[in-house]
Amino acid sequence: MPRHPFSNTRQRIEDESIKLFAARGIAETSVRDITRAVGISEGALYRHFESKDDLVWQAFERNYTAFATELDRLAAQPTSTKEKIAAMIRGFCRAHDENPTLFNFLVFVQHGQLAKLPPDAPTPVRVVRRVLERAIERHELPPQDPDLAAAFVLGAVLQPATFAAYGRIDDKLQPVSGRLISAAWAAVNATAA
Amino acid sequence: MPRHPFSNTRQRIEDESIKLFAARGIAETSVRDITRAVGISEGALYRHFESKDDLVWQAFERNYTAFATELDRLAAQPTSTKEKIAAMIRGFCRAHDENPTLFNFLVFVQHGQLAKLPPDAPTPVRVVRRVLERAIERHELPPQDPDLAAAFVLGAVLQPATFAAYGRIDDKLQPVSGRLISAAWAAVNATAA
Amino acid sequence: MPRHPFSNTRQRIEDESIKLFAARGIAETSVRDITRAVGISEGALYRHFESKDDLVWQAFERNYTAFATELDRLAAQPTSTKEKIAAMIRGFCRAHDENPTLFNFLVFVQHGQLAKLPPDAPTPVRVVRRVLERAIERHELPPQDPDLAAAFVLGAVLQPATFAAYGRIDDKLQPVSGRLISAAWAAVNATAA
Amino acid sequence: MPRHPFSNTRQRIEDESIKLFAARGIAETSVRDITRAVGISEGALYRHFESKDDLVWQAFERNYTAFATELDRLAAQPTSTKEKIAAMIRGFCRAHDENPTLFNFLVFVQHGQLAKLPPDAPTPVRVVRRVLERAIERHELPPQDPDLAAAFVLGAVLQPATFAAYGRIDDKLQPVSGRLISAAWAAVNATAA
DNA sequence: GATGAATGAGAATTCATTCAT
DNA sequence: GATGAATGAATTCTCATTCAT
Repeated sequence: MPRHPFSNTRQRIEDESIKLFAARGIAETSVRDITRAVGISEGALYRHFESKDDLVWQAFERNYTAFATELDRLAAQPTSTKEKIAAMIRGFCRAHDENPTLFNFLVFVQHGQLAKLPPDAPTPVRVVRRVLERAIERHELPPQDPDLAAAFVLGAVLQPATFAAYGRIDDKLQPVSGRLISAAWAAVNATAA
Repeated sequence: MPRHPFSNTRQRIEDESIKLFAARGIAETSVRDITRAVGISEGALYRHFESKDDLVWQAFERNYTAFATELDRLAAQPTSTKEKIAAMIRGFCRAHDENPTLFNFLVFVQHGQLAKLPPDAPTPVRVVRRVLERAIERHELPPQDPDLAAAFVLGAVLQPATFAAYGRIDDKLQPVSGRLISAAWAAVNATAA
Repeated sequence: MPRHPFSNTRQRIEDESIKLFAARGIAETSVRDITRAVGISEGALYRHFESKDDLVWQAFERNYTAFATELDRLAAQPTSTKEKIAAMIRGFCRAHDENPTLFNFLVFVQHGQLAKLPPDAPTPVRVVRRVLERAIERHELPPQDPDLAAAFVLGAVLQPATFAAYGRIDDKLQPVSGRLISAAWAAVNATAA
Repeated sequence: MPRHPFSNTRQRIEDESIKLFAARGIAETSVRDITRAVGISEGALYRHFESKDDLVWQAFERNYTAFATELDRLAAQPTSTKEKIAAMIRGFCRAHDENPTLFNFLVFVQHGQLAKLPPDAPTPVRVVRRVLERAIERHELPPQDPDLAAAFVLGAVLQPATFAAYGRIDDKLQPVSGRLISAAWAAVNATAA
């Protein structure tokens, strides 16, 4: 196996792991599966990661935090609440469409990794919740539980993402991002029946 | 440990399995874990289920179909689209609150079981989709992709269920069912931005 | 041939066992296989046999001894050595054709049962050997090792039986018994090259 | 226990397996028995063989084919039919005496492996049958069923091998190969009574 | 950095046998 | 006599991890 002096083996392990984890689940993917997909020996993986758990964590943490940070950045720019929500939803859609495998791993597959994050780590959920909480405080949205409001916004994008994963809708979300935004916005502006 | 009690060992295995599957995941739960929770030997499980796979399937299929059928029944009674959607969401909330463990297992944990259902089996997703599809055909809802509309309704109830599982909101959904209904109704009535 | 005139369960167990043992082997046949073939519960078998080993032994011993005794009877009647050998080979062929399953079980499948026979028990091998030994003593056959001579006679009938079991020759041996006799007779009368 | 010695673990597994299979049977030999005999852990076996079935097959196939090929080579050299038969029988005897354990495994123990051979694979039975068939066609032997003739030749060597395994005759067959040859030759030249 | 045989714990499953009913 | 759930040991096999080379 020829190698470049700047070995990208570590990254390839992470990439293949995410693919396999997203396709089959973490517990259902063995170290052997991963190393075979990468084309290295089993022992070699431990040169780059302390353990399978460590690999799962590394594959999760950096990408998850990067995504949350990007969302935060997107939410910070617009001034209106509606535009903030729209920007975040577009951020979700772009992340999904650029790498659905990574998106699904981060959002749906990561079993138990969330609990390992430090309590103050930035997460997509917290970013969304924060925006809504402030909008409610400032009466830019009707008074309501900010967590429930966050659930509506996330539901309006994550449930379509699930449907896309199952082939129930088209696998690109960006073309329908406008519809997701209008649904989310309507949901958080509705008042209890 | 009684040998021939009135207790239904099979049901106890199913119940404990669902608890453990919901708490840790299917792959992360061993037959040993299950039989220890039930208080029987490992071999005894195979008197009631052919394999672990069979156990997972049995625990899933009957409950899933029963839930879908109940939803169908609930959706059939009201005449207006809004009331049909409201009835389904209340059905989700009641199912969740009565047995959150079972609900989470059926909706979030069942890895790969969905694919084993016959293609025409009733499922909650299909029930919701059918109601929306008909409403769109009859112009009781704005013209839109019925799958996406179904995603909004499901997102408005499943994302809160997820939040409840994580302790982010109260673990009872029935008290907020009115809010879930108004959010879902608003989402499917909104038009693209 | 029922043992207890009021129940033939025991015999049915033995019959089905022999079928299964001959078809798959003893170790490859479980008590469950047997009881299912008979149509009784697993526990019921132990009402008739102390253990699986006991069942194997009972299925073997009585039939094996009966066959050996019958062979002995057949060999006792004729006066000439050639006719004794012929009678024994015809006995082998008749036993084979009447119940090939039992024949194969007794001769080829019974793993380790032979060793449990008392050292002086009548066996087909001993019957054949005895006839040949006496014939050699009486110079009715060329001088030779009686064991090797017995091997030739047995080989001339058991190897065809093996071929019949594999479908390599017709499954009835009686039509070719004349040929088997002539081969065996020629073999024991040949002198070393 | 050495980790990376020059010793060929794979071969040691195969050798010990054959010994145990020949002594007790395949089903009666556990993977544990084998690995203990070799002095490795159970898991280590699966680095060399995919499964116990695979191990049985590998232990059987190569040796069986090699033996059949050697027999074929031996039968090809002499010109007369009698010498061809003699050469094959001497080949059987040499194979038996060199490694009786392997011989018994290949000929008597291999349960079900024969069926896995490709339909055109060389086998000892086919080699013998072919020689006899041609001899009969060329009138170098009396007209007769070539399969039955093959059974007589094989019976004249395999039944003595069985007797040797049971201690009924000496455990070396080569000293009596002349007698086996004369018996086989006489058997295939005899005519039906 | 890389290899891959080896480990040891544990997974799912089978099976002969027992025993309360 | 018969049942079948239950047992506990054993079986095949998997897997994360280690380590001599």
